[in-house]
Amino acid sequence: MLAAGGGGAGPGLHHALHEDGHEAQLEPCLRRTWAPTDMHTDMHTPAACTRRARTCTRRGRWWFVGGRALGRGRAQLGRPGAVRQAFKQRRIKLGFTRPVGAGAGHAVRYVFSQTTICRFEALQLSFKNMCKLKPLLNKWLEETDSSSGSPTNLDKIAAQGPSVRSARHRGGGQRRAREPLPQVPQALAHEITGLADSLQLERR
DNA sequence: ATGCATGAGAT
DNA sequence: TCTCATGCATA
Repeated sequence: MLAAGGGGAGPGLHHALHEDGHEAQLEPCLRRTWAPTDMHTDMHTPAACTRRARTCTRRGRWWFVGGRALGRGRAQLGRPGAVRQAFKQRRIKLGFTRPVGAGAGHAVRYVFSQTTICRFEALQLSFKNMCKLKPLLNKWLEETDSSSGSPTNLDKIAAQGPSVRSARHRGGGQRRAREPLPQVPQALAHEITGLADSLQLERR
């Protein structure tokens, strides 16, 4: 997968990958490591970026994501918002609320953390990152599809545990582990969902 | 929901 | 060394 403005290259044309595999150019100004307000400062010089690498990166994400700056890349992604919408609905339907399941619990957890899910749902990801996540979460959608998404299937997903990366993360870190989060039993989740449906309310 | 930290990969 | 994706901790 090719980066849209990734790498250490200076400003210039950046590319995005079509879903069918061929490249297309994005606007020259699309450099994710710049915040809009920095465009007229020295922020974009390598030295400045070194000093503020983290800030640049973080800010860049919001800028890129936030928006409109995504430009043609958004179109190439094929409306990530649609996937997000479907994903969110499914997650809620399955009883994985953000505050409770954090991590939506456990089904979603096998791919990404609550943080990542949250950012995905808020479309706060870079184009490249969105390219990567969208198919994965789409897959999750398929796997949890009501036709094939039996509890067995969900259990299987949950049983896979956290991603490799997150495991590595916890292993080497100096941070203390978090308290395990409470799970919503499948049966209860379904009951709640049923109630919500019968009341014609959206489950949250 | 978001600030900050960290490890991995790219350059 | 730089950039990025991602997770933990917490407001």
